[in-house]
Amino acid sequence: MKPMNRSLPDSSPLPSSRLPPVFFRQVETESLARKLLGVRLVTVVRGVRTSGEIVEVEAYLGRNDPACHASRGKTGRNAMMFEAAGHCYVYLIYGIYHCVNVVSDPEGVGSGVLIRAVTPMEGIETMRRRRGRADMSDVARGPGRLCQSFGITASFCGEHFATSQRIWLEPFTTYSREQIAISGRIGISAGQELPLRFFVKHSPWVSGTRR
DNA sequence: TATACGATCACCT
DNA sequence: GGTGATCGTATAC
Repeated sequence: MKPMNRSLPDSSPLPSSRLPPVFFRQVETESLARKLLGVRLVTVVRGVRTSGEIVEVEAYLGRNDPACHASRGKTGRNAMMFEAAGHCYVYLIYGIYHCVNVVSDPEGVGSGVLIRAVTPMEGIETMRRRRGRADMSDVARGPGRLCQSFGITASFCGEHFATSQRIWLEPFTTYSREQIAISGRIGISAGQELPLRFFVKHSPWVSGTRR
């Protein structure tokens, strides 16, 4: 067991650079997915800040997308996907790992963007410690690894990226269409051919390969 | 109540 | 290239 850490949670004002609620209200989920590339994901857990630049995402399109958790309607597990855009939807996968999503549609729809990989920026030693493996190159490559590094667990489900004190998004850089690659989504069976995975071309930090 | 399986990863050959 | 880990949830009985 770790020694108790009773340092105060970060009570500093919200950074002015944080992305506002309107950012999340894109007309298309794919637009939000593209715009999340180059955005900085930040968490503060037990007073420690970790951050990284998002380089890979996937879009999940509600009712009409068989791969989307929301495609068969609202359940206890996926209920957060049906909340308003900007909410944080976290779920447990394979009984072991967590995956984090940005809800992308108005209340009741059930779409979102899965964050699949980031380029580590701040708190790298913390990330490595949380991962329990020394290798820096894998620290935030893949949705499960990234949640582990950033300390994201099921308790983050229901936070809002525009207002949360422990998870948010900040503008960092932007990419043109030419700098973004598109492919099918990874690890799904239905709808895997759909071009809903977006990643930064040539980035060494993106996860698994597929077309 | 029982069972099948998953938006993954690590480790093996 | 393949496979086992591991458990909450959804669905079937």
